[in-house]
Amino acid sequence: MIDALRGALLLSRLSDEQLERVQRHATRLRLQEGQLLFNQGDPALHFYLVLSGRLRLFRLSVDGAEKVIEIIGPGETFAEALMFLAQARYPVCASALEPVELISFDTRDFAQMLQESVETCFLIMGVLSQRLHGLVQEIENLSLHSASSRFACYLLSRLPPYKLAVELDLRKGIIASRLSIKPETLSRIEKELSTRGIIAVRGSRIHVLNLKGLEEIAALGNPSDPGALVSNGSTPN
Amino acid sequence: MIDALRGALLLSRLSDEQLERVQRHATRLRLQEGQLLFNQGDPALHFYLVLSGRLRLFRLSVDGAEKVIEIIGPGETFAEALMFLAQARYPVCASALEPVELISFDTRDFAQMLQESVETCFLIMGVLSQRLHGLVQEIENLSLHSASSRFACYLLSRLPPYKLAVELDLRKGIIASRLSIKPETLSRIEKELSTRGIIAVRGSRIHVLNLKGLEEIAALGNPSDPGALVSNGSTPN
DNA sequence: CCATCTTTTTGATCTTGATCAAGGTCGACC
DNA sequence: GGTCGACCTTGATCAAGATCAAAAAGATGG
Repeated sequence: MIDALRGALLLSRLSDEQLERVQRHATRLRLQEGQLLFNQGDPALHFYLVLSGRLRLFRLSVDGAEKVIEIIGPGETFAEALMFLAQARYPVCASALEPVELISFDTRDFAQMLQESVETCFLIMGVLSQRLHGLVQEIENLSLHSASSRFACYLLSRLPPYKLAVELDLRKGIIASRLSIKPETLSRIEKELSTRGIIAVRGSRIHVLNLKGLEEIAALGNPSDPGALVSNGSTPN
Repeated sequence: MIDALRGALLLSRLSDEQLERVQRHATRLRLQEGQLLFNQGDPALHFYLVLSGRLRLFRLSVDGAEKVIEIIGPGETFAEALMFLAQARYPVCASALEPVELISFDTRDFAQMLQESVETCFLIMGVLSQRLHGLVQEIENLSLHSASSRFACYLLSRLPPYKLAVELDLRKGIIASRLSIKPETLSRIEKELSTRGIIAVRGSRIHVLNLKGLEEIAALGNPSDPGALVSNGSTPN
């Protein structure tokens, strides 16, 4: 197991001795497809590292509607942030999209050990910071961009470098929820982009025929993020 | 200034010596109403503690639309999370809603000093964790709840304990943007709740006439989320 | 107190995306 | 190979909210 642990970013700065200690309280576990790991509201006693397979983190509303917040894949950790709250409870549900292997860490133990590794604290804070940024971006997407724009963004983000085709290796319904779109609407958007000659849908494989066009759609009311903004120069400090 | 610093949660665990050091690289500054503190995309060299007045953090999209992400008031810090990223840039714009006094900290220096205070690291991680949770909640609100529901939620969250009236001490337009609603729509929602006898609008003061009713609207497709943790320590009941 | 500017409200209309209800498609399994 | 069930697509309709334009209500300053 130590090998698996070495691979995780969050643990990369620990000494052998520390890793050893972490490992003592870590458990390997396995989920079948569809199995729930934890429920929104459960006391957060563990955090996790995914070894193989993917999970989805989602929010449930009272009326049963669900919204996929994040897809977690191999090498990624999740729910670490809760380690630093007193009576933490998971703010989302987690369930396996496919057979999953993961390692579960005891938050108490880990936090204990953390006190001896400021370096690891910094790693964690970096991770949290990025995640924060990601969520802000997401909020902007939801507030300021159309469904098609979000889908276009998604496609672009999944496009392998130098390639013009993506394998959408998730059920459409999951992608839809991730993008806060209804499956029907997602279907129609695909079709529309298709008839406009911007993409070609071949099963779950999507070919981008007109990259410029797709980028344009993605940018409809979208941030071209890298500081393309007019700075009005009056920045104190 | 030291006094002001002592008040900030994030600095509460520092030794006198550390606080002294922090202070040496801290600058007090003042903004007039409407003045921009930093722009989305600017290199994040400082983080801030608000002494008085409020700011709004908002995202700008290319077409100029803006979305208020957060309102920051006295005693709160912001942009600390960026301290832990290599080439961090502010992910939002910050501007003063009214005359503001704040203290600016040098992120480099602070991070340096942080390495000697794991305790403070833990505080920060706790803060980031809560903020993360807040954003997840927000995403759920946007994806799963109606505009009226979000407004009802907002009212409830601003209701002082044991009281049934709120002073909306922000321009309606700002509140609207915060809730991702157009001002016109917000206006209509107020009116509708008014005619339904659920609230009474008297200028910027809103009286809640039917608390149950308001809660019901807030919960339409809403998270049961019993532990609505508001950083502001105002636990109803 | 008036002139002007900004913010808020109101009214009419339009658009996006949701909803509801069938059909299709595909893969798993007998 | 046929049946079942899950998923995806399509069509018709609906509703929430956006947009546009204009009037009303506050502020602000002379």
